[in-house]
Amino acid sequence: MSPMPTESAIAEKRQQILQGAMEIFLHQGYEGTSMDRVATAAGVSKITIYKHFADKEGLFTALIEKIAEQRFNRVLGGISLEKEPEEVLRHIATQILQLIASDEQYVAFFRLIMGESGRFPKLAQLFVRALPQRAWKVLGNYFATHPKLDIANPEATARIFTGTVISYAITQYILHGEQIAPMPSDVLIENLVHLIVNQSSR
Amino acid sequence: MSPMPTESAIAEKRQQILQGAMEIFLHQGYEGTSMDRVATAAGVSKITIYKHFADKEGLFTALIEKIAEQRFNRVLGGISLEKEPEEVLRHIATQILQLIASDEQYVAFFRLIMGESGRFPKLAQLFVRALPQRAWKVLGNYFATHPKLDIANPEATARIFTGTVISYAITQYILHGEQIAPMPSDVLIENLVHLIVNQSSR
DNA sequence: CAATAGCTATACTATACGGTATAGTTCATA
DNA sequence: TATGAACTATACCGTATAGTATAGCTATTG
Repeated sequence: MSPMPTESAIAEKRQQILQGAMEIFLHQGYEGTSMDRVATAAGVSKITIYKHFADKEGLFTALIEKIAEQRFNRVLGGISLEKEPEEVLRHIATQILQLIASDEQYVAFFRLIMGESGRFPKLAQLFVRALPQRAWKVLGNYFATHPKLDIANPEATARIFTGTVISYAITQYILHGEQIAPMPSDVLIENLVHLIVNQSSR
Repeated sequence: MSPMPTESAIAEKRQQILQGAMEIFLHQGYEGTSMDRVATAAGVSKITIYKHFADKEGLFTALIEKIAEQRFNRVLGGISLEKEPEEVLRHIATQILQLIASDEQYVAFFRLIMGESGRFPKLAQLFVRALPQRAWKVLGNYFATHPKLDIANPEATARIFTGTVISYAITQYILHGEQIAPMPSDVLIENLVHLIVNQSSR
């Protein structure tokens, strides 16, 4: 009968294609990526790509979905909220910035999502749900419930915290502002944490 | 002798080309833009573009330089720092967000700069100098010198303020987060301003 | 071993690209 | 009025693109 290859074998080919696609799309953008280069990078025949994905757009969409899912787990995955608020917040901010600064693919992914957000609004929203929105929820809940904190508006404060950190990463690492507008990350973090923890209760 | 066209006539053609280039580059990206479409949009023969600009990259560079220069003057141009700090800061934040929310070209420009910052790092830095860096200086100076404010680190606080505002604009308008993660801008601004103005002096 | 799903290699189609060449047009100036 | 710089329209070159067609290879399964 049908010599069915194991399902996992099919899934592996799919992952292999996505791995090759990532190398090219991340650094060349959507329009700058050719399916031939993806095929070569993946070590796969071009026609095999079209067996697994409908077209270039389908491959791109699947790639972004995969990255958005897997990348987030590293950011808030192993965060502990046990210690003093000051230390918890400092640790989260430091963690995020170190992750971005040390991972060129992370930076490339941000560039891609922002640059293509006009033509792929759905993917941009997928990204918002996968990363910032989850961070806002975790932080907002932390701000709202921690007994030592007296935060007027936890949700807004969560946006201020993450917004400050992400904007710093954008100007310094994505837009290459490190050399022309330097500012040590720990100085920024220290001031941000102090501002939130010592918030006067109106 | 030489029937020299007025210099302004040459400059006008140049502006006409840049105007056409803007329509296409802003919405199609660098790789997605063809010189034929630019020529059509500008109402100009393709060869005329190559008389004014060396190549596609030269045209793109000139376009970004022009936009970076002219766009900034609107943001901090007519800001008055006379009233109470609370009102000044609220006004600045509101102004920035309204400008971005109401101007689709502004959003497209952000997308373009971010998306191409990997391949055009110089242009990204030009943008950093033209916009965020100027804002940091103006705000940092304001925080440092205003008698009613007691800000521990004016530069870091300036980054917190602008970072919060810009990140909000990015998630809401650039990444289409408005529908999926709503938050009224004035709620965020009110909390941000309160946090900075009522900063406890350690 | 024989059947077959999934693969590779290669060539192909139709279109589009960046950039140039050519020939002719417009129009202010001397 | 004649000169010449700057323009337009159009065709062209070489290359690259998304996607398909064809023919043959590989390895699992009954």
